[in-house]
Amino acid sequence: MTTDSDTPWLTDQEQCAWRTHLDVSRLLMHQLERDLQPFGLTNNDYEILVNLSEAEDRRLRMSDLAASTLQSKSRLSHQITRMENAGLVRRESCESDRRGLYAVLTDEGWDTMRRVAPHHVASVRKHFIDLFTSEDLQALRSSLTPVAEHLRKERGGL
Amino acid sequence: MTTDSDTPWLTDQEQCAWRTHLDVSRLLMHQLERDLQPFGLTNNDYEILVNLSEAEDRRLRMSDLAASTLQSKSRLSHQITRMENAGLVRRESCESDRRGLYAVLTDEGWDTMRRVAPHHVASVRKHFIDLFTSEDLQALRSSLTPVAEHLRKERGGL
DNA sequence: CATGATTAATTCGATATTCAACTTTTACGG
DNA sequence: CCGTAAAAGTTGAATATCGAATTAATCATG
Repeated sequence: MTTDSDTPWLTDQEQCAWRTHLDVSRLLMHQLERDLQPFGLTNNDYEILVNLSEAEDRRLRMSDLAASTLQSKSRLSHQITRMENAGLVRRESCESDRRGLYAVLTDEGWDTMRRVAPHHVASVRKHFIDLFTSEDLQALRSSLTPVAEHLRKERGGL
Repeated sequence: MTTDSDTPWLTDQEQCAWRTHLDVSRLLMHQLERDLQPFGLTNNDYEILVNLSEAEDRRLRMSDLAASTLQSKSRLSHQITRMENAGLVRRESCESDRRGLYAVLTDEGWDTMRRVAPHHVASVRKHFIDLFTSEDLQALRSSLTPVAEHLRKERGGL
């Protein structure tokens, strides 16, 4: 059994680190979202654009895109439908596996990406990257990497 | 004007730190959510419970609760309605300011909190805190704190 | 002490997310 | 090969979120 006195409560230090991490994540997402708003994009839209624009032939299978953006298949499907209606991507069927579909970046999607990316990078710098010394950023990266790995293992199949 | 070559793109190091931070935030929230599921609570529910249970008389004004959980008033209002239906909190009117309402933890809410908290702390430890050395955690806290401050200023009034 | 501006909170409609059910195609085991 | 299981993706209904409009009470000041 787990009694109260057994529980290894967080120390003040730990509590503070934890809450700060939470606050930063949330506030940062809100801020980035606000900075993208003038371009008519959400964070989710933008992330899809990034993934597709970095991919071979600017296209990815729905499943792969879902995996790399850490979304459910259902959510991605709706998301792509919206972006398709907005003219940013289109679906293309896959020859080698007739169950499959590609999400493909349209020319308009590509142009949007090239136009918005500099502003988004500026936003990420202003509200995150440039607020660290390069040593601190390096330390952040190296201490966070094992956490990411742990969490990826933990979830296994979505 | 902002041409492409002007843009201070992220270096590989920066890119990696940034994406790792993003992944950790998202994966961690999903994981905590999963760990709370057996108790019938969401992360949002739990955070409300924490805030109320730490507050004077286990009650907070709606506005204060919205501010401390970084939610919009609208969202909080819905959230509290749901938790009220679940019997975890109740609304009480405020004598000193008849516009205002308190969200108050019910006995059931308090019991739920005491029962769930040990498991949640364990989850936070397992998937986050205990994956750092105490020096790394300290470094994390101290480098993230200014970022949180910056972001809080930036948003000003929700 | 009236009235115009603020503040507290909710409501409503539009949009987004989740979860389970479903369709189609491919993979596997005997 | 046949049948069943697994995988890719979509759909629809239920739920959650967002932002603007709304209501009601307080503040501020001329």
